[in-house]
Amino acid sequence: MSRHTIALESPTPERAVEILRKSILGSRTSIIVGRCIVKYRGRAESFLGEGDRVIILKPDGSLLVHKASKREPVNWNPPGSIHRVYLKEGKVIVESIRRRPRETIFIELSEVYFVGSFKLIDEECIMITGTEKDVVDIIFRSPEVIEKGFKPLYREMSTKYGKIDIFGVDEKGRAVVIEVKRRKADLSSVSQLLRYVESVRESTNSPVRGILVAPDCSASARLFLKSHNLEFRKVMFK
Amino acid sequence: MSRHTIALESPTPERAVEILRKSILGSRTSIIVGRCIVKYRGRAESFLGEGDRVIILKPDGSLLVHKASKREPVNWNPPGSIHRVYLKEGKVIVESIRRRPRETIFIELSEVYFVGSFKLIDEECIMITGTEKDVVDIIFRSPEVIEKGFKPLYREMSTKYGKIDIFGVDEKGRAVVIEVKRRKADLSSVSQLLRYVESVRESTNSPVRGILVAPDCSASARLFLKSHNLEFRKVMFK
DNA sequence: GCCTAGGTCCCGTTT
DNA sequence: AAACGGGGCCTAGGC
Repeated sequence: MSRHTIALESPTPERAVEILRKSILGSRTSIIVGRCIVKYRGRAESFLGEGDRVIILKPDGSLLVHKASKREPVNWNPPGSIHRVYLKEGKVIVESIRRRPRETIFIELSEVYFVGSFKLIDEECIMITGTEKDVVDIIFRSPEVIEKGFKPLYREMSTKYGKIDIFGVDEKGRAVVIEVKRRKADLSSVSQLLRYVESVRESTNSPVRGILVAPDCSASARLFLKSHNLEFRKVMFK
Repeated sequence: MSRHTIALESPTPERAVEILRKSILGSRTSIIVGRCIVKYRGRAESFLGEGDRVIILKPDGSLLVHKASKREPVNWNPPGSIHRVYLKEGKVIVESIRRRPRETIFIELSEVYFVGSFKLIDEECIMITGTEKDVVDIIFRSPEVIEKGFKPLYREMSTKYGKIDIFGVDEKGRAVVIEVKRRKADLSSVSQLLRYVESVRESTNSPVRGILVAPDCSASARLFLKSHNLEFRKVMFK
């Protein structure tokens, strides 16, 4: 039983359990489509009444329960969880346990429409551009997008109250704290910047400027910036 | 072709396209397991080289591309996106377009190991307990968990700089701003509280207290609280 | 292990 | 539509 693909429509509960157990043992990805209830207990607690869902068990210990809508799984366990599949009163049970924090998922399937087991070969990892890091790179390569004479010195500089995206000095040698956002900045972006500026001010008597860099900024965030004499610099990164 | 379950191992590209198109038209949930590359362009941009993945197309327009590891899809489009499936040079192509913001996913399948189409019936929605709202409820029902004489007045009270979880008054009639966290509070929790306290102070000359309520608090968050004369109240909600 | 912060965050709610 | 904040957020990177 080492075929890369095993797929079975309307399996008996016994057969479903057999396939799923071998799938888990064999580090394969399992897919179940069926009618089920789901109980969760851990950081929070939830109950999901009977309905049709797609369940995915990954070889890294992730568990996903998807409804027919939304991007998010309705229930899940992250990588590292332990999966168990067994029969109880003629029904297929899927259990997933995570330790630290302890969280348990209990799935009771009243019907299994489909069960599949797949050996997925995938060495590739995703390449992403357009993240905050890319914006920071741009600023280090072309500091003039902030202003003439700006000199970036450190990135991810640790302070008492968090890490500064970019720390540098302006034309006049004043300290400059920059918080970068890849999308429209909001109140929490300003709060962040304010926290870092304060942190730097606690350790010096010299003036410290704070600049929020983003493609846009909400109205209330702008007001909040002004009330603390912080600045906004629009930087589009395309 | 209105069976609730359609499942096919190693379909020809033509047959896969046929099944998927009918699945989309019929508001069914589609599952593809196959070898593919994925290109994404939108708020950011990404490329994923050839590998085996699980692709889910939901009738609400969600698209998920899952690798064999992690809880998160490697690529996705949220509900409301439009899916198209077609043949190109003998390969199955799955395209998903979202407008506002415009985002496109392009999936080229070099091999299809499995294709399934399912009519999922699901009227149930999840019941969750142990959320922040539950903690706020506890405080409104038993204000003494904050302190003797505390009177909660409003929840989600809007201010210039955001919404206060709980606004109330203490035994001595002083304004009290409470920020509630259902898990360990961190620096950003304190930033939030500070922002709301400031906002209230801007509109009064009377003293304003700020209390962070959480099951725990990080060391640096505690320091940050102290530096602004804000308070921490441990509340477990179990 | 904890802490910090980003994310193509998603998502619900309110304005 | 924008804005605001929660989430069982998840995930990566430091320490």
